[in-house]
Amino acid sequence: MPLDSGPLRIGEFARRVGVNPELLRAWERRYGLLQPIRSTGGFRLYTVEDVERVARMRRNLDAGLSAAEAAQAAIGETRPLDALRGDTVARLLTAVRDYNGAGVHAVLDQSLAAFSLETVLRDLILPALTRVGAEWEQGTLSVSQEHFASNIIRGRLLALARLWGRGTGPLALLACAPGETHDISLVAFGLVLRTHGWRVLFFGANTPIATVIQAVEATEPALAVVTSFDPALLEQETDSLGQLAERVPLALAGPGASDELCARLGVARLDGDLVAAANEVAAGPLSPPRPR
Amino acid sequence: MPLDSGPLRIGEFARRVGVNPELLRAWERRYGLLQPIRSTGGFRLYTVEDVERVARMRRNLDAGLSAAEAAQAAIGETRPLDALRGDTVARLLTAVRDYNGAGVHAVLDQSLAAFSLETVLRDLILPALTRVGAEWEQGTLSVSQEHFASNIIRGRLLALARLWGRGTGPLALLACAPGETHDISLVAFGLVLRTHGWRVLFFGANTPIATVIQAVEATEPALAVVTSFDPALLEQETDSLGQLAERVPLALAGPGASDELCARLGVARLDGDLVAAANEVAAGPLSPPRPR
Amino acid sequence: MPLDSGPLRIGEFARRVGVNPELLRAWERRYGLLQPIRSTGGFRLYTVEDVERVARMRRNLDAGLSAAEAAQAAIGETRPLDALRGDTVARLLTAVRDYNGAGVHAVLDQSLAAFSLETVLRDLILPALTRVGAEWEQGTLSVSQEHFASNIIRGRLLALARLWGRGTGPLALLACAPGETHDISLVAFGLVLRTHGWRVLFFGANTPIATVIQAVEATEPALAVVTSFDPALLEQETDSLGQLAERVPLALAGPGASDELCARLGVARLDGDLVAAANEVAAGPLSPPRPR
DNA sequence: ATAGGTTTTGTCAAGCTTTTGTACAT
DNA sequence: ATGTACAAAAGCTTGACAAAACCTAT
Repeated sequence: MPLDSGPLRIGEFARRVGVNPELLRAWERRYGLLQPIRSTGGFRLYTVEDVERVARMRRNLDAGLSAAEAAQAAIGETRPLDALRGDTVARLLTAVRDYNGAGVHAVLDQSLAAFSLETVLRDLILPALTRVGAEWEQGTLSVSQEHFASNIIRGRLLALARLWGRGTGPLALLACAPGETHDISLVAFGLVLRTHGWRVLFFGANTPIATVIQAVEATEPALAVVTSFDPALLEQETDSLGQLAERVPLALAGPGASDELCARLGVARLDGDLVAAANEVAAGPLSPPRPR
Repeated sequence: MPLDSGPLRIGEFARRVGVNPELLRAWERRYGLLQPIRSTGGFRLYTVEDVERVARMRRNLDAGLSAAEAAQAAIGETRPLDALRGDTVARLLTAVRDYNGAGVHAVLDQSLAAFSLETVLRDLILPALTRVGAEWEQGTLSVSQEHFASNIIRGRLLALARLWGRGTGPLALLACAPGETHDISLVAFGLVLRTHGWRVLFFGANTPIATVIQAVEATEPALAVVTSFDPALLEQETDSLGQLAERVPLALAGPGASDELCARLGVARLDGDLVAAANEVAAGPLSPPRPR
Repeated sequence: MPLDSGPLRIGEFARRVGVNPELLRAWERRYGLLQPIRSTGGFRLYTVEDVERVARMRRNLDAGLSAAEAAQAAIGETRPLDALRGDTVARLLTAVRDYNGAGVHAVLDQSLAAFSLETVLRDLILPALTRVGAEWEQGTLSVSQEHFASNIIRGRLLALARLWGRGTGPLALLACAPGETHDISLVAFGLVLRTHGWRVLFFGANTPIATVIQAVEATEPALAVVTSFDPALLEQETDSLGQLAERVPLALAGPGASDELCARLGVARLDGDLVAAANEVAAGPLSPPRPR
């Protein structure tokens, strides 16, 4: 029973996690296990995430780790250089499975420290999202875990996306088709485009094509991109997409964008790897797939 | 199950909810739990909704929440936890004083998550560096602490600077004057310029002007910037700076760049706030200060 | 369940590998079978790799080898790391020559993805820096190209250095001598030390010895390292280096650290290959060169 | 294997502050 | 009804302590 009732003070928190208050304070002081915010009077206020962190701490202790190491592992900070070793995607998924927010952030931090954004997007984040989706279909990952992962990753990417509309480069308009809610890979696409100096106007999930058309008329972008995972969502927008394509170079992306539809509309198609696609876009003009 | 008998006065209300009148008044006064209307004589008049609210309050208390939090939750308001409370610059300096690298990173993480890069540069990083410098002069911070801070911050900023040379925007060449080693504010300048879509070629500390000239000829930038904290370092380069200014729009920056020298060389001057300066640069062409 | 738990202390480690602690210590003392890093308090901290090494030792014993031979074989079986192909250095230099930041990052990304950090440092980054220096002396590379390369590489390495102050291992203080500005190989040294579980406090370029002494008193490190390319810079600090050596185990590094000076001061010397040097340091206590 | 010393870590206590239910005077 | 007072409960920090685990050396 989650019962996410607001912040807890140390007494009740200690009762719930089964660790006495003195020890909680010692763990905080010695290893920085928890960093609870304080009430105005100075009382510690714990959150639900802290409950899980303490649970991890206890599991680690049971596994025989010293308290210092157990805390380190519970916080989610392994040695930074481990980012270069082993299966990082798996580490990310493990953290997701444990609802270990700090762990997810740590994996992302370490990866971004070790590799360039493009590499992290291509080799970690996009594959991880794919696997999250696959595991969700298999039922080995719950919807709440999928949401948990999406929200953290989206937040990180959007933080990097600050001010991506500023500047003088060519402008790209990015939108998910109406009904489509998966916007993260579109953010990734925008970020790579940004590293090439493009400006980005991002509409995100579930955007009516009419809205995009309006924006096109107001901003005269060099490119508009509409993504969808589901072919049907694009199919039923054929008409409005056609109108859009009359006004701006258009590209469709995502598994829902079929070669057939793109050829019919006479627009480009960005396939599979959106990072590579962004680099292509930046390199030069796109052409629609050949009709067969 | 009491059916809704009209408004109740505090005595009967207290009896029904099982909380004594004094406590009800305290909860009202301290946490605003209830806001009963008053009779003409000033008596509190409670409604059925208030019964439920008190019931929620009691459930929350039983669940172990503090009275303050229990009331908050019963009312249904959730306060957002402010991400950056207190004096962030002070927190940063404290971490520096303790050689607490994780602490410095944590402050930077939180700030970058909550605010735009520009804001963090202008209101946290540059002021912090200034204060580090000031405290070093006063002797309240050692050089080793200054080095410690500089290296962490430089690392963070250079990490953000990945790929800032890519794209199609105008190119800026950034260098510290020969002998000058303070390169962090120059990195900050470059980062802001990058948010405007410029490309940046960064040479950092202690760069001979002659080789900047070489680079200018190889890359044809739209702007070159040379910074120095010490006027003498620029003064003794007057000749080579003159040659540089013949080949590229040049700006001098930092406390070492005097109006007088800039006027003499006929180059622009970027004063004080390098974040603002970068925004100006991005906005339009610069002109040298008026000679007096 | 592998549960990539962090470092284990001897008790839990012994339980897992099925060899009692006394015997583990004897194998370490007599045959150098394991070289666990130590906590600040001196406790042995074992890693997962050590588990495998002990397993090999036991297999060898079961096969009838003597303990000494079994240990020898267990140690020697570790596979050598693949070397980076020589032309990677050339690719890096080409990107530098073209001021192609994306190219430099791409080479680094690919190398870090394919090889261990240690290998990349030893076989790519340090050789590349050496060649950059050499070409600069020959005049085939300009100082601006050298600065360009240094700043990108420094940024990448400092990003990896994130959180290298965190943990339970012994602490190393790293500084360049006053006047010395080449800090990249010192960062590399710190990173390798970190892979062995050490904590690192990094002061970087041009650090007065007096403030290193202050920091030593504040943080009580297990080792301090001062580097210089120029013998004169160390020579003129003989006195303060002597004072430093009284307070902490000290090592001098870089081409400027002569055997003669180290012997005179009674401190260790880290020669040529800083990656190898870091591995030595991690393996055990250092001793000063013999005076001749 | 044992002896004698050190480090790590869970627990506790002293002295002080904040929070909160209750009581009392106006 | 209001405002103030007060004391018990719960929390905070600092410092200390002892058992368990670990160290070196014999």
